Amino acid sequence: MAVAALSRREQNKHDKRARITAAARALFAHKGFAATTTQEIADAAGVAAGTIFTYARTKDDLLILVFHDEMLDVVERARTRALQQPRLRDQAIAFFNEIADYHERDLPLARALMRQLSYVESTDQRALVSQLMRRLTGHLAKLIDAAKATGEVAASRPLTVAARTLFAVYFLHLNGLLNGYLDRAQFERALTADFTLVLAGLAPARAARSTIR
Amino acid sequence: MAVAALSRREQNKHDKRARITAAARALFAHKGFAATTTQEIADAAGVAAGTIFTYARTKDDLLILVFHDEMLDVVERARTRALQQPRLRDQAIAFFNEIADYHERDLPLARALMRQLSYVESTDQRALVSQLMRRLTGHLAKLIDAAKATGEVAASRPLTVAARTLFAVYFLHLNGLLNGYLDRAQFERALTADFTLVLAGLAPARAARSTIR
DNA sequence: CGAAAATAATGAGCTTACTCATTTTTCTAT
DNA sequence: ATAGAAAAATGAGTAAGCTCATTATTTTCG
Repeated sequence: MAVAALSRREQNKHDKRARITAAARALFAHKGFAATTTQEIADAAGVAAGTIFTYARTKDDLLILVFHDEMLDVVERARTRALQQPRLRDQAIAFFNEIADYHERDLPLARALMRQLSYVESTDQRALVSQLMRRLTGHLAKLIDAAKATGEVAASRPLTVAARTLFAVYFLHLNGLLNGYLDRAQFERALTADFTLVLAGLAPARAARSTIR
Repeated sequence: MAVAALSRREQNKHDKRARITAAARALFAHKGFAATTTQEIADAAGVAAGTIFTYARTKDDLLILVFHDEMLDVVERARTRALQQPRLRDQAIAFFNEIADYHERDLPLARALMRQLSYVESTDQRALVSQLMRRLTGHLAKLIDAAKATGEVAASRPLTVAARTLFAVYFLHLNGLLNGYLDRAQFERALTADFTLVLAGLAPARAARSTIR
């Protein structure tokens, strides 16, 4: 189990972090993020109120802790779902729809998470978010790369730029969905239209070489 | 001026709102958003602490009030600056660089604003943000439309989709800039690369190369 | 005008995220 | 094993955003 390598102190910290994260997750799901107090989380985790803040600098930090692992799973599911589509555009749409499905299951929580992504406070937090982003755009890049084999995308096109741009489109529209500017149908229509435009820029033998860097 | 039509009550409300907004703006600029208390704003505006919350549901709401007008000006400046460039891609880059310049003058405030844009709470707030968005993407759409005349963009391409996609790219990278994922140089490189891709999707089928000098 | 209704302002008080001086636990070295 | 150092946990205290019952102002209408 490789646990023998952990000192007692490290073991305690690990356990306590797990208890706090589990308690926070359960309470957020049950009564919502805003309505959950840090005191309640501390009680449920069996620690003192102040201890919470040695594991998360702010209450918002807890969101990142709670969702990091869960999100990694969601991204994997999204990839699986994407691969069921033959064409790149539909793959990308399926990919983000899976993630949107996940967020729609608990809108207030998704909104809180979204806000947190827009206001990163600590280096730890930035590292966790970065890891998620890399995982996500990495999957997208792989899908785009595979589409080069089918001739759907020109071989010369840069993967990271394209993946990033698709993510940018998704990010904006997710914001719209979560903040009530778009309903789900509008979200999907916007995603489709914008992805079509972006992928047009990737297509072979159309836009000539306009020096993509 | 149509001021005669205002009742005493409406006049009072208008004045008070103006005082509160001005006080908030000055204090935010002087000591930062987080360090400014609502009590200080109330004192500076000459109203009671509770009165603030009849004009803004939350402290965050004040940000939207404060920045709405200011942002409209910034967008106009951005348009002027964009028009100094001959090519659409450079126009779009200049446009958003002007806005980024504005945000960089007060990063903490920009960060607070960004967070607020990701967590819209009231209908009023949504209306103000929507108006800003429409103004901004409207200008972009006009630039794209003008590029149709020069043959840089195919006449058949939809304006709103393209404008929206450019904004999405900007929005993501501004987030990166404000949250420390990107420095300004990386921000501009990312913007350039992604815009190039998006605009490749707008180019006419054949003559793309020849229209780019 | 004057009274009643409608709207706005007030500020003491509450809630809760977060701090920090103190205490407890764990590690290290002799 | 024990003392001393280092790290972690504690929880009472603090601060600040926000609420809401009360008071003040403005409008409406007989």
